[in-house]
Amino acid sequence: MYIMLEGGESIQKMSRGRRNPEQGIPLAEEEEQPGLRQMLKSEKTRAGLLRAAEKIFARDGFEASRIEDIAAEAGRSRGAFYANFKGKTEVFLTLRTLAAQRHARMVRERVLGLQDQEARYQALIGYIVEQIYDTQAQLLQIEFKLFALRHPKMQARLAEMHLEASTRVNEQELSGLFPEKTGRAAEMRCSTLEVEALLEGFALNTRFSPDVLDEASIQAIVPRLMAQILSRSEAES
Amino acid sequence: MYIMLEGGESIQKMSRGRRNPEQGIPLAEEEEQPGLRQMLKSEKTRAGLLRAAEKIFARDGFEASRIEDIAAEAGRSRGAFYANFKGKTEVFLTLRTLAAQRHARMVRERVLGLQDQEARYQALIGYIVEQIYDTQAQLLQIEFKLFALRHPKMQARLAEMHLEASTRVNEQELSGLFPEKTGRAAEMRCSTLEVEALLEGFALNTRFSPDVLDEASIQAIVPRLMAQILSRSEAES
Amino acid sequence: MYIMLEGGESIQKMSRGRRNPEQGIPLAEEEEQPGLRQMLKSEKTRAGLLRAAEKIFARDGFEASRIEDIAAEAGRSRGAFYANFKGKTEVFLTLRTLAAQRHARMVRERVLGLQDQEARYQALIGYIVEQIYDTQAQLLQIEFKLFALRHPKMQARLAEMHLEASTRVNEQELSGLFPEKTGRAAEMRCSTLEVEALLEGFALNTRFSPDVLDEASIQAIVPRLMAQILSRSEAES
Amino acid sequence: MYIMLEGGESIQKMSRGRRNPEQGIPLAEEEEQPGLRQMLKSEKTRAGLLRAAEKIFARDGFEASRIEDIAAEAGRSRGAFYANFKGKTEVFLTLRTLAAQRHARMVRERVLGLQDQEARYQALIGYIVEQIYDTQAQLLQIEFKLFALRHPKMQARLAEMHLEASTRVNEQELSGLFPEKTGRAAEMRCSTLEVEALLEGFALNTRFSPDVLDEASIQAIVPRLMAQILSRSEAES
DNA sequence: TATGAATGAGAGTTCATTCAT
DNA sequence: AATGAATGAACTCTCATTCAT
Repeated sequence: MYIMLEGGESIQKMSRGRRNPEQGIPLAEEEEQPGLRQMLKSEKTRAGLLRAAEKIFARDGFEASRIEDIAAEAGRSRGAFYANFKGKTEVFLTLRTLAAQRHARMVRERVLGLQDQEARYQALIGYIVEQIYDTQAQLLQIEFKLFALRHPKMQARLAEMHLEASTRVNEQELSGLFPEKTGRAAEMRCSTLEVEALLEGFALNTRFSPDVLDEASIQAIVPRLMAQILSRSEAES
Repeated sequence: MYIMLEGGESIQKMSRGRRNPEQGIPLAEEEEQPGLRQMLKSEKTRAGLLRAAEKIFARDGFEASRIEDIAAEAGRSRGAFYANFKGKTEVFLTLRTLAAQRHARMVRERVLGLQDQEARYQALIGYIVEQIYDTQAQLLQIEFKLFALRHPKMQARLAEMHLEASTRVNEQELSGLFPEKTGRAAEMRCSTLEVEALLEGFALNTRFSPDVLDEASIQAIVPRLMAQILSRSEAES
Repeated sequence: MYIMLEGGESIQKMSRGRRNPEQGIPLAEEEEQPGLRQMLKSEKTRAGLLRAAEKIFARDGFEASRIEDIAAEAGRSRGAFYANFKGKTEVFLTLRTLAAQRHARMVRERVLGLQDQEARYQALIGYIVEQIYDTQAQLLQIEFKLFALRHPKMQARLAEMHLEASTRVNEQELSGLFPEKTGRAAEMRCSTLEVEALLEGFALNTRFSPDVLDEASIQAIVPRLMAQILSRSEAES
Repeated sequence: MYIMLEGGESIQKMSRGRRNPEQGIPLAEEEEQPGLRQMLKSEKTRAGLLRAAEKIFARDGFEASRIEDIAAEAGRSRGAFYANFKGKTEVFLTLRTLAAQRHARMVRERVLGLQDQEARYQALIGYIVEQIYDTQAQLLQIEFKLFALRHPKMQARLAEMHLEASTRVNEQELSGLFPEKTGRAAEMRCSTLEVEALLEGFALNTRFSPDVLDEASIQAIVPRLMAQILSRSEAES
């Protein structure tokens, strides 16, 4: 997901100096651990940069974010940034991949452990509602979608990846929850976007005017809207 | 509305190059009458630039929009732009003022002429639902809100202006429609933002993935969500 | 000559803000001379930048030359440079075009005025020999050829342009001087390169070691080598 | 030869980034014997890097050549490069030393074994003519001379070293071939540069336009020009 | 000695803004 | 009011060089 970019190269290949951790057979006459310590260090650098980028992108927006700010936030130099990523676009999209993975992990952890079908459903709804308050994540999502629709050459691919990632969770982990929807990928995808529209719209507006659209208001309305979206699907199926 | 954001705040990240210290945002309204013919010509230039700016901002986003592109789109030069506006920020906010005025005018035209209370209510709902499809307008709204929340010094003022404008319409033109809300500005404001959250979220996502969240899907769900929002207000009042 | 670059755009179109001096009919309601003064000024800027670029390129080589140095040498800013040229490559190639034109003009002036065939021949030889001492010009020529052979995608085009320009002079202005060669473009081109090889080789080495390969040595040997090249052509024809 | 260009001269434009103040250029020759096995391995690395550097410099030119490309071409890391050389300048000049040594060895091998004076003369000419086709070597020579004349502080020393190396061959190995020149170092040096001018000029131009200045043309003219240079020396002596 | 992550100076380029016209 | 050349700050990205391992 989010792996293929323009020119068909994977994000992994795009960055210089990255190396696949597993290298299998070490060459004869070379040290066994050619630089385990170093690799760990660089992994830490990369992780730090990603964390920093996430913060800066959410704070300033994709366009206004400066590499220098990201590097400084991570306590690194610009060079370190470019040793780990090809450019602003790459970190940004890498971040989305990671977010999608995190999302999948969270759903799995919080939903799949439950026995009861009803409990699962509640857990899912709860998880989604919770996300409203992670406004930083939602702002990044908005940035991502704006980015996509302003880069027509990537748009289709990015949209596809995004939905692929979301739906995979839904289909695999959630099958059974919405039995009437199993196999109806199109509907599932549509509902996914509707839920996201809600989350993003409310996140944006609560950030825009926290005093007016406060937590209480959100708590009062969003779950009901969410139910509306999900029930519609059921009703129609 | 959006009138005076005067003075002395430095907004470091807003733009590159030399920076104009004062951030005052004057009215888009006409001055006295320095010479009718003169004014007409320059009014045309100004209007053309505003139209062009609206298009470019929606297409490229605030940050990525270039003055040169706006001027070119209007068939004018950079100089004409600076003769009419102080800078990018000013046109952008001027545009919001005009959008608010347009909004007020539309509501007045389409709602106030009607006699029947119920007809008025339906007309209002209809107008709101219609706006979903003006995705360009919604994208500009998203840009505006992102701009606001990324410029903390202006944020409160911008949010206040925005709601002031919206609510004025609601209060003055719509008084009677929601009699139970008259005087309850806070609730009205909150509902306004909820509706906007919906419009913006759906506009963004239908642009992001038009095949998945298509017009039919929107038509099927958004009016119901809208009703939910408005009815809650009524119910709770 | 040297006009077509990658992408098939002419150099003229590549630079921003350049304008074709002749505009024909001035638009009604606009000033007659929309900016004759300004145009002259900008022409001066451009000319100054070209002169500066020529100097810097010859001094530092194409690769090591910095835009900033060129701009500073011309008493201008980097921005002025980019307003007039698309980049380093464009100035460099523009410079070659101008050099070719200058060469053609010189030959015409110094050779065509003469009545006697023999006098013309002598004048031509004299002009060529003279060029040895314009070592800056020869160094630029070397830079140009190195540039060409290190940019494979342009190489063929650049070589063709270069020879086209040189040969045009030879064919048109010099027809009659080497009657036996008229129409034998291939031979003429070959001789041209041989002469250039000589000029460039000697210019480089006299610059490299002025004390060893001094003017006297050059004077003693180059004309003879030149004669050898030209006579061979005659002998073989 | 090319041994000590020691100390303290700043060559501002030579490279970017951090700069090593000392410009000493040590011998490419081996040190004592710090451990035979060790030395052999590192000698191999060093030799590989030199070979790689030669290729890259010829292909991209001195300025445009990147350390990383050289290291990669040798299958080594940047670190290996800096363990063996002080920087780009040092490898480049080391390469010249080696080329001079190679040149001397070749002349010795191919000329000194012969008994007959005439045979020796022919062998020498043959060797020189052959060199035209080693265009890579000539391009490196051009790069070297351009480098020298663009680094005024080193120029005199570099020129001196270059000629010293060439003339040593001529004087020691060739004494007897040109008896009338023995002791006339100045003339010998001058002829050397003239021959080099020829080789370099023709190498450059045949690379620039291989179709026009093809092998046949070169074969037809260069030997005659060469003879002209050498005979003049004889005639004048 | 060799590795390669990291540094950071600096080059190329863009573009908001100014200013002479 | 309008033009557009020019400015210069700021940004992205590159790469010689250093340094911990």
